[in-house]
Amino acid sequence: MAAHGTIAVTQPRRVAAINLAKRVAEEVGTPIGQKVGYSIRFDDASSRDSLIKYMTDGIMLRELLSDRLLLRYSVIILDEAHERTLRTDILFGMVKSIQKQRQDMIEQGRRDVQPLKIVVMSATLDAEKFSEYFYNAKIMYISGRMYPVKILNTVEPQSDYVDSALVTAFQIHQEEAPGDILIFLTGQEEIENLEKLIEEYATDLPPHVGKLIPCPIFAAQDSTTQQRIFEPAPPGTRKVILATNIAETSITIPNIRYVIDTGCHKSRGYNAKIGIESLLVEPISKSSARQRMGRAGREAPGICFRLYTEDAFDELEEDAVPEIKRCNLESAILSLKATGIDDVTGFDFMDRPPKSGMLRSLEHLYALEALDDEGKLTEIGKKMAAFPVDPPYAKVLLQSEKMECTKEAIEIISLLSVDSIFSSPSAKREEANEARQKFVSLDGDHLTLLNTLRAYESVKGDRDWCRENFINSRHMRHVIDVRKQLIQFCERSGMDPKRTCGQDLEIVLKCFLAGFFQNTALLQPDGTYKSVIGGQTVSIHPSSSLFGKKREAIMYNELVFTTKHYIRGVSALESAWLSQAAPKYFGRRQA
DNA sequence: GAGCACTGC
Repeated sequence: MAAHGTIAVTQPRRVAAINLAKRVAEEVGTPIGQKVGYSIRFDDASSRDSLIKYMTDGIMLRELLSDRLLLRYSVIILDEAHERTLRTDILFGMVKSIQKQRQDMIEQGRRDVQPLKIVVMSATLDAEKFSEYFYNAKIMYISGRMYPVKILNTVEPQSDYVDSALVTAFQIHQEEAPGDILIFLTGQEEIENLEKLIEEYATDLPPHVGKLIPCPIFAAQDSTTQQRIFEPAPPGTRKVILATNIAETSITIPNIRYVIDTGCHKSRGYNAKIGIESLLVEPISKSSARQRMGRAGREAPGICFRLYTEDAFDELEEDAVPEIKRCNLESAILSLKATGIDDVTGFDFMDRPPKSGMLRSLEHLYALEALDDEGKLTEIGKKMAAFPVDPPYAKVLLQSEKMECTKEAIEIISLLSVDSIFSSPSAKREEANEARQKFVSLDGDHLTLLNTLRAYESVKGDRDWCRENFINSRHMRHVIDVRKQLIQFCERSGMDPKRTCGQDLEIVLKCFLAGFFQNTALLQPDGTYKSVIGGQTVSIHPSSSLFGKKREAIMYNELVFTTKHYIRGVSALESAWLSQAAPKYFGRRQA
């Protein structure tokens, strides 16, 4: 260990951790992984001698499980704090408490303990909030480097921002100096609609005006398609990038001089009272609008066209609601409990999550047998917390040992816990659907995914095969990484990851019920499905292999309200299995 | 008949 302890720098995103580490290693003039290192899931380029270690905040939360006082670090820098991700917020409370505990130990005469310095880096305007939380910590202001960006608001509110974006893009193209355009939209469907409209209108441009080329970018695309936005526009032409929020923080696109901000994004929400997640179009915050604007001024002065009025901007919230107040807390609460924090409702949150959400999560963890009647972590809970997957998946893994299907459980969990391996560009929807048919299992998505993984491996992950079969190869490689890691974790906890149920795949579905018995629905006489817990009418998502099918009972991976209550990752069950799966569920609640 | 973005020793 370094004489003064390592400096840790946490980041919400993996790429940021890698890029910062590489840049700093270069400045210091040492190879990456020695004095300057990074650590992210699947890729640890750090050593015990690293003086500075960049890492994702998820990694630091994992490290806390085995080193509760983070003794190997003397300084912890929490970067991008203004984003207020769930993990950053949990870390705030943890490092604050650790700092105090270490100080107490030093005052009691412990010489082997060093004080912990905490640095919070935030691009927010109200640094006071962070300062007050950390015992009135000193604030330092550092100005950023950016070219000026002129802001133009609309005079009237716009009824159809996709249409206004179309008109504005062509206006820029015909009247303004060269430089690409970036339009912020809310999702794939909107992006693909606007792409088509731009292509249609572009054919009507006068001959002396250069082409306007639409370039869509969103997370579900495969990587070769995503790379296209980095190709420069041919001379005399102009690119117009159609992006989701991926371009706000995750991907930096060069040569942008003009930003068109629709003022909206899709936002994950969570109704803690009924325990249902949603994904809905909502107005962005002022800080998000400023972030979008800044994308026009990275290389030269730019212009930001806001498709809403100045009054509308003034009415936006200053910052987005912190994720911790609008998400499912099961995973976070299990982490807290496993780090020795029993009284989670008394935890020193910077912003307190709704009590109803905490109670619901505690109840679910109890139902999964991760907590006992007193709300204490059980042996099962301790094992669950060690797995790098959500609690229901962890429960399935433990159950798979008893049901002798660990191999299949690991594989299906890997497939379900990444973004969809099936890509479906709307222009080739029929083709994509047809390609998928050869993997479809009548039992539903769990076994369909398993079939697809087996087929992928039989061709050794061939890229052309993926393209022909509309399989997202980036997501599929991620599946393989997760599987490898889960195999290691199972071995470490004394399980046999090779244990297989062979052809008797019904067992695997029963095994999944151990974690997902609350995510079940029964067919009604009118042909709809109603959830067993809560009695909510749910619809099978069109991307599911059971879409349009009627089975007596179904289990689902996820329920999200968008235009309907859609369930994804759906498989058929026998209703008799349900009563066997969850004897403890109707037990009493405990904090 | 359709899902924003992240993350896990």
